[in-house]
Amino acid sequence: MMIVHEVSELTGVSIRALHIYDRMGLLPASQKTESGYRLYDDAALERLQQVLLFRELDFPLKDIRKIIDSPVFDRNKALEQQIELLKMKKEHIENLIDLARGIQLRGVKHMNFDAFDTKKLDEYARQAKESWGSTPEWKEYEQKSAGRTVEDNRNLADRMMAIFTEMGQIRDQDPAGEKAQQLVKKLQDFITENMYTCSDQILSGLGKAYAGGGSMNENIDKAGGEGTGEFAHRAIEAYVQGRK
Amino acid sequence: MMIVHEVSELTGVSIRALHIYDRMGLLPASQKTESGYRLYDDAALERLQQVLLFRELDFPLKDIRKIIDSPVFDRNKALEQQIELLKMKKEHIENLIDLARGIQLRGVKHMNFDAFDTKKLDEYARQAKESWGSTPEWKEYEQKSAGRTVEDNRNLADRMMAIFTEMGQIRDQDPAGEKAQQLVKKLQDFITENMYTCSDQILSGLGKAYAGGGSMNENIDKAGGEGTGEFAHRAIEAYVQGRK
DNA sequence: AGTTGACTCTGACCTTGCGTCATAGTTTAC
DNA sequence: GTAAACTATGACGCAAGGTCAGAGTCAACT
Repeated sequence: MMIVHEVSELTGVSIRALHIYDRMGLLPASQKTESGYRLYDDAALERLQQVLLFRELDFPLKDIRKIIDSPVFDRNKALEQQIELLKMKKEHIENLIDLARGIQLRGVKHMNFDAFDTKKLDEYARQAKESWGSTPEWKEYEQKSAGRTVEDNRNLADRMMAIFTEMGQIRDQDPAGEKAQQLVKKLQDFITENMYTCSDQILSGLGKAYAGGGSMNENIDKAGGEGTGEFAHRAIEAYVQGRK
Repeated sequence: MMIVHEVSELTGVSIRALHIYDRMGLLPASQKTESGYRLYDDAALERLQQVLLFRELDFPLKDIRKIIDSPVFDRNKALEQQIELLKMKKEHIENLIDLARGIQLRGVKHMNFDAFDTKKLDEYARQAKESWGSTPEWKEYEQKSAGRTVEDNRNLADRMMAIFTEMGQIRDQDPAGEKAQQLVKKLQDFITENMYTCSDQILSGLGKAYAGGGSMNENIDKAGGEGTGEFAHRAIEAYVQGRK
């Protein structure tokens, strides 16, 4: 756990910015001390890295939040898009360098403003945003979460984690067993009720993230003990297979 | 002469932005019609190109104005600095691409925020700004021009152009002749009085710009007729040589 | 000449992503 | 136990425009 100063030092993000990211839900502090000090764990740092990549690309913070919190967010797809955008930005800068060199050599006479043109880049960025921000799942989530406070959200997260705690308690048993399957159904219902319609397919996708070694996996293991994410993944697979 | 719409189309700068650049003196319209429509000539477009290069580098507009209006502004030095900064920016983006690729391959585990660090770039930009904004000539100019309105500035420009109009009328005579030399002295005094102490050396530097084919040269030829800039250059050289 | 539609102007207010206090509570270190 | 160095919240400021309203202008067609 790190405090604001340390996070700021490590990442170069100002404390003020961290406050703002916290309040707007873009990067909520993982915890707060009794006296209200913000504490950040590794999962938060991972998230911050994602945020900074999008920020480099001049995405509005609100959109970054939308994207990262999107129920269908896929880190790999995001990275691909980011790399593509970064390449375009690099090309843009190369064009500007050429322009400047041209002026140095041949003077300013034959003017050309093409190098300042960012239409392609903007268009691609718009598409990238849309690909995250306009899925039906997201729209549903947006509706259901409209009017929720930060408190509410933390509450929901807690209730979801409670399910994983239950799973953790039986993680030495059969993932296809009755208890585990009940918990998977409970999870699916919870998501459908509070976030977005969680089809078997989406559930399966979530399962992969639970065991994928990312921040979700960590959080789940923290709630249920080492290996809970992996167990959840297997339980979900069994559940989905059993319903086909 | 182009109107705002055309300039906006050509350069990708919004009309609103052009309004702002005009009002703040960053890019004053070359002329206005009786009804107040802004008109831009080629010199304005050249200036806009400079502005956009600095803007790409995230210089504050106020600073851009300062730099470009600096009495010791040197386009070539500016271009060199701009190219250097663009290269650094390009490197920065390359680092980000590497970071993103690294996450793709090896996951997010070993975090590294170095790629987001912009200290070197910021530092260089600061130095570049300082190299323009803190010459004694500029400070003097700043003092003398404090409190001047846009009107005042246009007025000064007109009075200066009037001197070139006079020069234009004798541009078929000897640049080292008495009349021409009187006009050069008048010019030097005018600059010293209204802008900054114009030493013979600085005057000589200005002379080169008058004949250099840039926007100054154009403006002068417009005021005094084709070849006036060249004539002014020669007259100034004779004047400076004669005083050594 | 009149009208219409596309422009233009100015001015006022809104927005984003912070920086900068001010004020007040907290932790740490001696 | 007190000083120094943090932290939190809140209010305000700022840059660089976007957006909208109200009013004037220009070009073209009828």
